[in-house]
Amino acid sequence: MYLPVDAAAPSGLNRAMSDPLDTVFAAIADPTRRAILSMLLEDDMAVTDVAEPFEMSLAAISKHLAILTRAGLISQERRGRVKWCKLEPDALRDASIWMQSFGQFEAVNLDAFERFLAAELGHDG
Amino acid sequence: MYLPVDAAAPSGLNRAMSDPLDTVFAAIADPTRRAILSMLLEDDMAVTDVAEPFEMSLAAISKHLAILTRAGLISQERRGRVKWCKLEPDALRDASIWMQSFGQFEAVNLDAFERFLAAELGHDG
DNA sequence: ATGACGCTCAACCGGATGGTTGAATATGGC
DNA sequence: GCCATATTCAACCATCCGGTTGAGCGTCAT
Repeated sequence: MYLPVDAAAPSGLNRAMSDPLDTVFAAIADPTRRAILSMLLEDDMAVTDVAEPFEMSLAAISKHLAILTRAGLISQERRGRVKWCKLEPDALRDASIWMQSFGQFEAVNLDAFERFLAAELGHDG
Repeated sequence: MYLPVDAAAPSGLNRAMSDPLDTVFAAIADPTRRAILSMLLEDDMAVTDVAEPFEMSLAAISKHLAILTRAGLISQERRGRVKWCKLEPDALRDASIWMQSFGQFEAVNLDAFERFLAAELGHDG
């Protein structure tokens, strides 16, 4: 129930099987992509606008966005010639839960956090 | 402050700067390493015992353990000729906090969130 | 229709990653 | 001292990753 799933079968069966956790954690392991997620926290953005503050090519940012999309962390909707990027925070939830399973640190547990959010937002987002 | 740090400076300054979050997330992006962490959740283990259920060489596992150690996720204490591996769950805490800052966010009062975190983390053991 | 804009594709590059093998370096037991 | 055990080191390999550049493609404006 609370145990990380692939712990039960380290038998190489899950090799190259691409657990969603793989892609999510790999996606947020890159500082550029974390920065992008932070930007999208504030607002949906077009690809060009996402790329603007970075000192790398548009193509590079486009690749980063593709990786984030594949991980389910953002979604991209094309409107006209502009592609809008939107944060999809739900994708982090499973990863977060996995981490919580190690949660002796129990510093921020989901229950407390959600109570906090409920109090803050007045709804259960 | 409380928000993902590199969000403020996506200016390429943090390139090759090796944010701890980079190493932690990269470490747990690998299913083998996640499985190892799960195993260590139950008990401290010697390197050979960690390697036993996997279908890969001892040297490979040794490398994985080195990566987990560098990320601070485990510690290794040599006793005699045996090196014992111990889970260090605290290393996941910052990563967890970073993730939760995204998880649910819509329009949370960040100041309140910071106070919440301060209160929660204040009593760390 | 032409051209600027927004974005992706394709090819390429250097460096990291994840694995292998075989040798090397302790340490412990007899 | 000698051998087995526990672990790492070193070299090597294939593949992936993050970046570049330049061309290509769809879309909007004139």
